[in-house]
Amino acid sequence: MDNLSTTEENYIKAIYHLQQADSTVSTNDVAAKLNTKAASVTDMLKRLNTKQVLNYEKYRGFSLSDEGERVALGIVRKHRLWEFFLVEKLQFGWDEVHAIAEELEHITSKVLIERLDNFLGNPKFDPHGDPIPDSNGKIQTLPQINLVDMPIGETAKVSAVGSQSTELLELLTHKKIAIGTPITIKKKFSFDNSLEIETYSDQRFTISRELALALFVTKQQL
Amino acid sequence: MDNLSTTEENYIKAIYHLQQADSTVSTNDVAAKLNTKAASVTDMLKRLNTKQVLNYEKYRGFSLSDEGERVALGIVRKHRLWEFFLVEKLQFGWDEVHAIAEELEHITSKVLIERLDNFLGNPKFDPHGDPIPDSNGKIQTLPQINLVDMPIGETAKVSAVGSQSTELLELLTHKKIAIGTPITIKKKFSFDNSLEIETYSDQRFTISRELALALFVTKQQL
DNA sequence: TAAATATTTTAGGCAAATCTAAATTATTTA
DNA sequence: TAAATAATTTAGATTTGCCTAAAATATTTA
Repeated sequence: MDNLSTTEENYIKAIYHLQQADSTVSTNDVAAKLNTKAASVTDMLKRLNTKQVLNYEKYRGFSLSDEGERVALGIVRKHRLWEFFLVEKLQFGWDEVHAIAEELEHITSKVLIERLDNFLGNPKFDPHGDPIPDSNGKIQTLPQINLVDMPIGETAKVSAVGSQSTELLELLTHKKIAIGTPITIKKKFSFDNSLEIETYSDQRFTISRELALALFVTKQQL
Repeated sequence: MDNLSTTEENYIKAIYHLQQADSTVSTNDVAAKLNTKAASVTDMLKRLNTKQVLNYEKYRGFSLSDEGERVALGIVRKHRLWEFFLVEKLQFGWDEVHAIAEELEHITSKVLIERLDNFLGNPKFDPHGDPIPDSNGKIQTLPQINLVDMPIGETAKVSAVGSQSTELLELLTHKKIAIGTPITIKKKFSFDNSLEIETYSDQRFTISRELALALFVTKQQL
């Protein structure tokens, strides 16, 4: 079941992401996410149900079937690989790539995406730190914690960010922090909950609690 | 007028290419090119006419307006830049890239295509030797001749190929001839019209008339 | 040039994806 | 638990893009 329209794929992806955030997803949730109306969602739920990508009983809710999840992971894989391409090869900022990747993710060629993956060096995480599913849909999850929860003296690498705003990107660019940057907690100030951190040997400075809350770190390899 | 659907863009592109081959284009020509029916073409001609990309009077023919031509050149530019990307960066053979580029050419981002152009080194010709329009729609045309018409002793660079078949690609790959390869005519054999040519200092061999007819060369820089 | 043929257009219909308004079912609250 | 409210679904329309069959126009040929 791979003959899905772009619109059908967008519904599947939306349901997948909503399911990740909260395992019970409503018609209204999907309508809100896709800027459409509940009635349109119901129409599509019926279509996706006949196409076997959904478990759906009217008035009683719905969720992706195994096949639906497989499809969703394929789309997510393409989306994140293209985002990686746009940031790494075409010098886009991470806040600029989402809309473009939304289009590129619907390009159908299977071999294209495998070659792109190789060309990019088989990255495991996209520019926001989100995991890129492999061609079998397997996701590499990292045991990551919020930077504010890291003990003093420990070092870990930035593995994800809590927002994709231009404002955050600007701040991180200025402080030379990116996915993969190693950070050591040097001191915690209880007055304003700011943190003194060290990134590279000579880079030591203070960051606000707001910024620390937006950073997630891991000790695993990226 | 840039809010065009993929389908509308495909019609514009088809009309553009048909116009290049023969300045008078018929409803049936377009239908044949797009694997559709004449009645469907008429429907679309009316739509494109109201969108100002066509000059159309019913029963009396049609052609692209200046705006339509501008749109067509934008699509051709995207198509050929993506083909270049697929061949140069992702190691596709030139006979494999057309279908994928047909999808990629409809990605809308303007800045994407400008960055891709820079990333690829602002190529002027695609992997088949077809010119890539610049962002203003300007095409760099080459004074090129068929290889069989090049005089003995002269050298010129391969600038285009007459077919995009897998068979031709296979032969050229084997003989290490590509777009840009310099060729010198060493001898012409009238018995079978074969040509002895030299590509690089130590590469001298004979090619058939069939192959020579499929190669176009230029003395200009590529 | 009139008839035959070919081309193009119109008429009417269908499927996908969307909408609004109304009806149905589920959930909350008094 | 019954009424009020919220969520979901149905009914009926709209637009895009396509189709077939029939009508209108253009072109060719006898």
